[in-house]
Amino acid sequence: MATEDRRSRRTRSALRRALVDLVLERGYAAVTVEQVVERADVGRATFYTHFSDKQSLYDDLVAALLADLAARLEPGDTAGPGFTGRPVHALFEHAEAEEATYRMVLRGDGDGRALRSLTDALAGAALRVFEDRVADQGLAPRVDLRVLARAWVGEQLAVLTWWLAEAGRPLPRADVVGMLADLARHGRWWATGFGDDAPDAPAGTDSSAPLV
Amino acid sequence: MATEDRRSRRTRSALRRALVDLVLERGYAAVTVEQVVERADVGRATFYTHFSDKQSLYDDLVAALLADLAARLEPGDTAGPGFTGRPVHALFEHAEAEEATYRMVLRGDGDGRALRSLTDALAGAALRVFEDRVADQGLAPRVDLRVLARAWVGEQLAVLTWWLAEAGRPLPRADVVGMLADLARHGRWWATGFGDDAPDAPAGTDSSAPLV
DNA sequence: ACCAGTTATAGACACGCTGTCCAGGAAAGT
DNA sequence: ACTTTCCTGGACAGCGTGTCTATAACTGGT
Repeated sequence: MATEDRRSRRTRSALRRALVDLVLERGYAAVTVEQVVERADVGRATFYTHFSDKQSLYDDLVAALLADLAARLEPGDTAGPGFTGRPVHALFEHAEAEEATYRMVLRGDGDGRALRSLTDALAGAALRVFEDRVADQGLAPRVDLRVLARAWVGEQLAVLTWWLAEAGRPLPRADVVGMLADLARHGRWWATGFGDDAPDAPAGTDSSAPLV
Repeated sequence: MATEDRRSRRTRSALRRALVDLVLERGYAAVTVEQVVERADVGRATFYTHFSDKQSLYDDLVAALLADLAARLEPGDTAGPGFTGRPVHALFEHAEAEEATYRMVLRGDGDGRALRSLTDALAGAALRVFEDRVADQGLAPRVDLRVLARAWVGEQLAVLTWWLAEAGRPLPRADVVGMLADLARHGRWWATGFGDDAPDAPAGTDSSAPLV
């Protein structure tokens, strides 16, 4: 009387794992349903009793991942070993735990659908937090909060992608997360090694400040 | 005696435009070569004399875009109306000029290949600039420069994506670029409205600082 | 241990898109 | 005008898809 027949669970999870593996090997577009069922050791007809097509399996996978992430981002949640409750930490922890799937998503496989979902979810959450904080503490934002949310999330995901999928985790997770925190607190100018007094640009036209 | 036969040029550019249009309408995966040649009003056999497949046409398109962007990022270049020579400005200007193609790339169509190329190119350039600056001015970076470069580029592209492809350019370009500059100079803390004195986290364990 | 209900499977089918080839007709460049 | 280059429609085999069938295997509950 468990939620599902054991055979269904086995089949579905075998298909999910096979898809992730194959996508990481060949890229989403190059993967066929035939390859997936062969890798999962499942009959082709069986595939179609569970999913309508490749996209459907992919969406299912991503939805599960996002639901799992959302649960970890819940403020009250402190389950899991070493879970800190801080969003960026939670994201990086989750990514490390589900490395294969994250690699797939962050690479943009599936025409970027999954990556967009992830970005939207995080940016939406960030925007809500910013707005609440501004309201609660009566702050006067100096930058459009929508831009702020996107920038902050873009920063996280870009670093996460580099760290997890490209460079192969060359630094401890805590260090990378700490750098993101420092960056958020002090800005890039400070991080590069300049003094705390950031040079206010001759606001308006053409200072030829490099990279800005 | 121009570099190419006029017919070739016409055909190629028709195919390029057709691909971009169709991808924006239906997504890269859903576009077929047959649809492209029909939209471009070109024989199917003709397509294959120019490109080996859909991917090839796509790659050609992206390569041209990146080459164009690289030219605009050259320090010495001051061509074009209102071109400022500042990299972020140049990127946003280019994106506005080539809006359709940028939408396609930023959305991650084509399994993210193009977006990754763009990211890598910008991150590589940023890293080089950072390293040069640190060396020239004898700075002591407070954050790993590789992380810094990825974060900075991720920030730009995330904001660009939101501004160009999702929100439909709700703010003037100069404003958005200015916000990115402010953010780089002062950090998110300052941007949210807090004072200049960023609260240094009890560096190490678990301050429950939200969103960090 | 058994049984009814569910799930897995192989094989066959039509269909759509791919990538290649060819022989002609059309339009460039000089 | 004339040669070279490009475009074109049609035909081809090949592959992957999504659906359907009848049969076999397994499952949870009695």
